[in-house]
Amino acid sequence: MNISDVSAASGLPPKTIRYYEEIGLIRPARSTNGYRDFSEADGHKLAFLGRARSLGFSIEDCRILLSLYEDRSRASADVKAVASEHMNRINRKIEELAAMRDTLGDLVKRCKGNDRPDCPIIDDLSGRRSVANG
Amino acid sequence: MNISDVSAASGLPPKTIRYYEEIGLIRPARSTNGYRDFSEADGHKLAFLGRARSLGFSIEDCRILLSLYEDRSRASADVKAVASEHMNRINRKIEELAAMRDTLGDLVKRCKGNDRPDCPIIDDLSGRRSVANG
DNA sequence: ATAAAGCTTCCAGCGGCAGGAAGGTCAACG
DNA sequence: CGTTGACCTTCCTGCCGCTGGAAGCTTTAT
Repeated sequence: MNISDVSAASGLPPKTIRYYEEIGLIRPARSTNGYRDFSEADGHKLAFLGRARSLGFSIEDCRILLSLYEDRSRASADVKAVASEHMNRINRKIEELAAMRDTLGDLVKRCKGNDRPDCPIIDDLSGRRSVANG
Repeated sequence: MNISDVSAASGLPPKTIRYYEEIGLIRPARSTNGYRDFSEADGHKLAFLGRARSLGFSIEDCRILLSLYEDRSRASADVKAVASEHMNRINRKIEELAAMRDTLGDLVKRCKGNDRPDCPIIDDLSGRRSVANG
């Protein structure tokens, strides 16, 4: 399998696949012409990586998950630990973003959005903070 | 005002303040010894930037907001447009993260987390997807 | 006089790729 | 057999928004 084949199969761009090799996530064989020669197992790993990345796992998480994927004597507790920690990070991020959204939503709602210059958004950003309707 | 003074006043690290000058967000004066000499207005701009960044606005958004902040004949509609668009991006991001969290939460819940290798998380990532309790 | 603190510039690196240049290789067509 | 064009390779740069560190100046305190 050439890179474009495994790219189509995994959904990952060739650039990404080369990058994953560069950082040691995969180690595809080489043909005599120097082309990468991907095995089925490489394809599976790449699909695994694509899925893990789409769930927001970092590359370092992926490295761990991939090693657990390949370790037939793994403990599911180890997998669960990585996933749980990642989920906690996501939840923290969501809360952070939700707080921003709430503040922004309040400011946007209070801004008349007309051709006049007075604006609660600018007031807030410049430190002249006020409460809603205050 | 030296950089450490305005840093303490605005809460932004000196490195960040230098960076903001480098990309043209602020233009502090210079003393004869080459040190940056920050005015009150510079301090206000930096506080403004810090607050805008903490609400998740991109640097380019900040550039626009700063120009609106300084434009006394601005239309609040222009401010509102920037803020609304940013809020929409945040909401999309939240939905994206919430989808990840939901999937992860399901997988984590279904993983026994013991010393055995069988693991719904690994199964999902490797393409052997199954529905909850399936 | 000296040491410490604070300032300056410049360069490198983070994560996770993407874009592009320069060049080798391969399959198809005439 | 030559040529075109698609595909492959490596290498370098850039994105965002800083952060860390080196090397060298100035100022302040002792």
